[in-house]
Amino acid sequence: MTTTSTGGPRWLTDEEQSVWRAYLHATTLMEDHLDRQLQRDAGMPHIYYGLLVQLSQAPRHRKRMTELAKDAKITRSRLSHAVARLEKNGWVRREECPSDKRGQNAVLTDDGYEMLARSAPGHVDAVRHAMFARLTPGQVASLGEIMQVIAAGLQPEGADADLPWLR
Amino acid sequence: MTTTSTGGPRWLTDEEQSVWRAYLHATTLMEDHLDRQLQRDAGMPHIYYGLLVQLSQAPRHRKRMTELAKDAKITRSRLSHAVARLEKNGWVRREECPSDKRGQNAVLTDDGYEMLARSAPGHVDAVRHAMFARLTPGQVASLGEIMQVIAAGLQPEGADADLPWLR
DNA sequence: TCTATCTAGTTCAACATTCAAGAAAAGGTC
DNA sequence: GACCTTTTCTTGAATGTTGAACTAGATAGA
Repeated sequence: MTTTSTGGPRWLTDEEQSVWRAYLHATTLMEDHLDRQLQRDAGMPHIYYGLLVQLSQAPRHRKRMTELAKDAKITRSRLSHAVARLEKNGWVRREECPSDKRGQNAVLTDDGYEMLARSAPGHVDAVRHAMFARLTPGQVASLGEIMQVIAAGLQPEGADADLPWLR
Repeated sequence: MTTTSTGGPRWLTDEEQSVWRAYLHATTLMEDHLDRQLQRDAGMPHIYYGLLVQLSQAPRHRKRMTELAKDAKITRSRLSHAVARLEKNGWVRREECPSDKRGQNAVLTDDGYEMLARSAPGHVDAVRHAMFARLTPGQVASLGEIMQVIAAGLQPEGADADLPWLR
């Protein structure tokens, strides 16, 4: 059963189906694995950890809420809840934005930074063990290109502008 | 090939970091995209849709709960809640297992099958458009191999038994 | 200025997920 | 059979996510 190029619904080829299953399978297991690793070692889910990482890399360890949400690929609503929780943990605090009274900065606290420094090595180990230690250098390069392409195609804005051959 | 950290923390190379970011980025966007597509067109999240697909492919459209959970890579608890919801929608029903009185079969109803048949073409389109339409045949093959390796490495138990070359 | 519109961020309610605890049946051993 | 362990599945509470509605401040045009 392969694709029919004319008329009715087009299905995936056998190979595509198998690749899709492997993709779902691997990404599900990976996310579960890292969520558990971080819940155990850092007391928060993977995405929350990612927020702290973003802040730690930002100038002065702070970022506007909307920008942080955009960079972390989550909604502003979800970010509001997440920051509220991280604030309760003492790892982040909110700060009013001087230039725009509507705005808030999320700021990584010293405690937050320490926590990150403590848990980063374990997390990096987990990532390397689950992914990079198992792939050849060629596969790593390949994976990078493939993920770039996929991400570009799903980007909210004007992404198709970069991919005219899909029109 | 196992990694044992010798001495201080080992970090990722610049290339690995970039690949990892692209991976997170792409997989997050993909999952969000499909979740929204299916919520809109089928009234349920991606994982629930996957459960119905599994049932549709099983003999007599039914499967033991534990087996279904294993195949879908979710906990039994999560599956219990999910099936309860799908049951409320009329797409699945539970049935006692004749051979094991502890057991339950999840059974795809006719309504469930119809719903699946209705929404499958759109979902396949979404997958193809987001992934396969953007990759070369070589990249598709590559992605398949890479995801197999990653999944195998994260498989709960004894998965490595099938993959001696990873030891 | 007055008004309409847009943007930043939060809140609420409905829903989904997790983890720990539990009930019930099956299996193993004496 | 009696006992202990394991397996199967469910439940409930705590937590996280979603989408829509909302407030307050910014912006643009007459």
